[in-house]
This record gives sequence, C-alpha cells and structure tokens, in this order.
Amino acid sequence: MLVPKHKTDETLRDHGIQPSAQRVAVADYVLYTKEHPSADLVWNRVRDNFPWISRATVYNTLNLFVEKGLLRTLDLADNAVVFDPKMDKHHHFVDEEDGSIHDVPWEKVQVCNIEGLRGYVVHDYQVVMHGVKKK
Amino acid sequence: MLVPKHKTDETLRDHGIQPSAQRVAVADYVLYTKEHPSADLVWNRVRDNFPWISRATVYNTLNLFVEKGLLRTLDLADNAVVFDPKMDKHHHFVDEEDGSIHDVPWEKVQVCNIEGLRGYVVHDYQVVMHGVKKK
DNA sequence: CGTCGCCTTAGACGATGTCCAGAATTGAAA
DNA sequence: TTTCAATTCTGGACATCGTCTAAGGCGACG
Repeated sequence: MLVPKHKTDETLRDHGIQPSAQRVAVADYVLYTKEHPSADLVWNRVRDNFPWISRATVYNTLNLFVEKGLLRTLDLADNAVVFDPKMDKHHHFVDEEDGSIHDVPWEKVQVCNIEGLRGYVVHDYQVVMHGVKKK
Repeated sequence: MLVPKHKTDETLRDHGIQPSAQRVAVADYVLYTKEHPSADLVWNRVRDNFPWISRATVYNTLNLFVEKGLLRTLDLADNAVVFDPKMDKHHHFVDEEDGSIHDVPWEKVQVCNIEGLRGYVVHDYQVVMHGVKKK
C-alpha cells in the first residue's frame, strides 16, 4: 500500500500500544476483516504482506490487542478461538454447513429478564444462533 | 455399584448404540454429570472406575453419543469442547473467574424476533452470558 | 555513540483431538 | 460349543493449537 488505508499507528497508540512494523501489519488485517479469523488464519493472512513474521509474534500481538481492548475473542467454533474486531455489542450466527460466523445487529433480537437472574452478575451476553443461510 | 443406578443399557439401545462395558462406563458418568466436562476430564473420571480404558475409546464414544443425540457439544470455553448431557433447551452462564459453566433454565430469559431474521434459517439458539457469581 | 529495555524470533513444549493397524471381543450361525 | 465375521477397543503416531523461553535485534533516549 502506498497510501495507508487506515491510521493504524494512532489507533494503537490510543489504546496504549507501542506501534511496530509487525503490530501494524497484524492490526491492518485483523481490525478491518469480517472473517472472524483464528490466530493461525491471521498468521497466514499477515504473511502475505509480511512473510518473515513469526507465529509467536502474531499470537503475542493478538493477545495484546485483546488485553488492550482492540479485539474480542469468541468461543463459538470447534477447536479454535476466533477474533472479532467489532467491539460494539452484537449477536452471532454460526453456519452449520461451513462453520462461518456472521454478525447479527444488536437491535434485531431482544433479550428480556437478564437482570432478574438470581445468583449471577451478568457482565455481558449475546445470543448465539445455529442454522443455515437461506438460499 | 452392586445395583446400577441407571438403566444405561436401555438408554444406549434406544439411541441405536450397541452397549459395551466401555460405553456404559462413559455413559454412566457423562450422561448424569453437571460438570460440563471436556473429553479429557471424561477420560479421567471414567478411569476412576475403569482404569484400563483407552483415551481413543473415550473420544470415539463421546463422538458417537453426539452423533446419536445423547449429548451436545458446547463451544463456550477456551480451548476445549465441552459436553452437555442436557438435551432440552437451556441457556448458559460462564463464570469469568473460574471458567465454570452453569445452566440457566429456558424460561428465565426470553428472546424475541429470532424468527424475523432475514437470510438465515435458525435451527437453534441460546443466550450465552458472562459474569461472576454473586457472593 | 552506547546502553537499556522492549520486541521479535525460532523452536521446544504441553494439551487437545484424530487416525491407523492390530488385537480383543462380541454376536450369529452351524 | 465351535467357528467366523463384524464390531469394538487399544496404544501409539500424528496434526493442530496455543504458550513459553532464551537469545538476539532494534529503537528510544541520554
């Protein structure tokens, strides 16, 4: 990219993260994708533009981003944690055929009586749906 | 156990599963626990009563039970699929402190407008909550 | 220019889950 | 009961995911 699409440096600094070439490369992919990628998919994607980056760095960077509030982890799929750059509240739909994950806007589904649960303090919640896409 | 607590043979046969000593041992634990165990925890628990059972058998048996509708898998926790013997609908609460999973009765929480989602055919859904237990 | 501290790297490691080939067990039939 | 085929079980190899560590590199700052 001759002209950077995003002001990634600033975004990182705003979240208390010292930018580096590797961190910017990871951020430029993972903060703007809709793929809900696993850590190893992030590694593969980033290596397209940054072939010498190490796997450990990608894992470290992703965990740092989660810690600093740039990403969330989702535990929805089989056998791999998946990262989600959308930090605003939304629900998720999991395609049973190909395992793909889709965002469902928060307003589309309403949940009632969450507050009334005895014994639990709920910090956040979401509806997880499984099914297939309409043809 | 001199007198079996459960008619596990019948349960297995009802679901089209040929009973065997190993399968009954796995079923006697996993179908009646509230632990939401991972596969390796099932292996450890079953070995208390059946020390010579192999790890592969436990994995095969659990997958068979899922295929035949005796168990469900949950993808809620970090890095391990967890099994849930309750086949009736319910929601889940994940304790952020210790990762433990608790069942939330279906009626306690209501979800609206699931049917109105464009583009998706929802086969099932649940509310997943994260938080802490009240002291 | 030198030092210090943070960042990156490669590989080892442990945990999870699958697969395979051979052994053991089972059920059915004679 | 004996035989035989089919199913089940076993142990180990293998692949994947994620973490950790030790060493080296690099940048910020004096």
